[in-house]
Amino acid sequence: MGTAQLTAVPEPKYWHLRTVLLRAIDSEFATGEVIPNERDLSARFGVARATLRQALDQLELEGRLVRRRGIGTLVAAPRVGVPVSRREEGWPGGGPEQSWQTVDCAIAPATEQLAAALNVPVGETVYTVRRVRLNQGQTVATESLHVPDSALASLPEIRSAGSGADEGRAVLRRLERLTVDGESRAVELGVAEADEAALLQRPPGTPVLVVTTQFASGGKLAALAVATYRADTCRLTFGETGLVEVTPVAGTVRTAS
Amino acid sequence: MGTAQLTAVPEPKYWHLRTVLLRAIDSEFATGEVIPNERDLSARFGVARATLRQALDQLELEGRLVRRRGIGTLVAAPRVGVPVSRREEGWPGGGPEQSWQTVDCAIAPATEQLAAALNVPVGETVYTVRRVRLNQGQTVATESLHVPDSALASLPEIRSAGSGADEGRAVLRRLERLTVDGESRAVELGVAEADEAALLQRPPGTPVLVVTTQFASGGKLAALAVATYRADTCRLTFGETGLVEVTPVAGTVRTAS
DNA sequence: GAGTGGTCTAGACCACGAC
DNA sequence: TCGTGGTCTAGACCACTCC
Repeated sequence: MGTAQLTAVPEPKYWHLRTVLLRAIDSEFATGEVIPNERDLSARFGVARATLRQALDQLELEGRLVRRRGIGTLVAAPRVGVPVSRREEGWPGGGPEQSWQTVDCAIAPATEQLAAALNVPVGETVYTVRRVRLNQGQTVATESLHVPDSALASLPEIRSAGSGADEGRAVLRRLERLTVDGESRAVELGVAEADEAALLQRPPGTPVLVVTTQFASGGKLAALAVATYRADTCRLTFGETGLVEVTPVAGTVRTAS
Repeated sequence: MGTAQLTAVPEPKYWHLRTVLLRAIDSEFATGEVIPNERDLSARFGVARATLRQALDQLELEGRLVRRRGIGTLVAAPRVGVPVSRREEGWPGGGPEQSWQTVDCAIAPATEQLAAALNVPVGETVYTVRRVRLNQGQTVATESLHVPDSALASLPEIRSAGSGADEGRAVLRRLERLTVDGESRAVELGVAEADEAALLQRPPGTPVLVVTTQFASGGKLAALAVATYRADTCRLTFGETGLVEVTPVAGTVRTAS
């Protein structure tokens, strides 16, 4: 990484710095490598540390850098593609690989907000199963699956051991029996609250991709899943089966032009 | 908005501030209303302006605030749901409403990156149509649609007026004749580069949701679309038809628990 | 203890919009 | 001209990791 001075340009310094640093990490550093520390870099480029950090913030948001307190700033690995489209990926008992892991389960009457979202009366019993999604040993997402009691009514009861995670697994086993007619999803940007952040092993405020899924069964809403994926490491894929299987396009095409 | 002092807590000041401000804008301000300016707020809470700005940055990332230079900071409208799932939404000539608008078109031999992404030889002619997507009068996305010449070979030629936008429309009209077998999508977080930012009427570095779509026809890749949606104002929806149509869930369910 | 990123301060000046 | 948010500075101290 050179000692280039910043030229006078109309664009903000931090944005120009970002461009220079991006070029440097693309050409001079390998994945996982530690780049020079913030005090060094700010001195080299002749800017305040805060300004340099603004540039690093951008690159971290783009998933190109990872900062670890006490360690340094590393070049991030390319984002991993996480399938979220096919029914098997979200619905219990579907996929061959065990990507979801149950954490716990809460049973509570529906609040006003939750009742409206689930289309059930306020106060109806709702099971909320908390799960985390693992991908190559990494926690990439956490999810709250809300299931109203009425959706489970027609299904045989399954005795649980009573513990939170066991209770959750019992709910999921009952759901496996349910026929899902279809699902509807939405994706938006959010930030991780304290509890989610802890599960994702990230600080609060970490940007996440919030995936809201409505599962329908028998013409009515059977469950609502709100999943938060780490935006820094994940690329959500919505693949259809039976198509050309092209190598997943990295973000490279965007910057090519 | 009160004059509450910050209590001593283990969490960072800016994060606590965010929580306090979020509660305030939820309860005391209407959509589009201007909240007190940054110098006022920082004085009220007894923090430096930079710290207050860190809290506002978070809320802006969550789409709860909009900051306008020279004007002030406004409470943002709820995100609009933008359908991206159904084929009709992305493919030319599909949808009833004219949500896409052609900007221009470039014709150039495929670079190494683009050739790899399109699965064609390096140097093959590729049409790149630039479009913007309007939603309720607002530009919500910009897209580069890359079409290799070979995908158009079997289609009748359509004479264009030669201008950039006209040339682009001619390419799109030819594509309308093409049967699309299916599509495969990926969504990830990115930031707007200078040209995209200009089309989206936002400063460079604005967070965007990057939607990469591969269109297949006749068992091979026919086109590649890279669209960037404003992350602050958009919620991408991937709906299936013929399902229960529930009111779109706002982000409220996340914060309810 | 030394080195790293994370947080916070108290200022300054600039670019933009409204008047 | 004035008030707004946007950028930038030069420091300080803290929390964490490693040796």
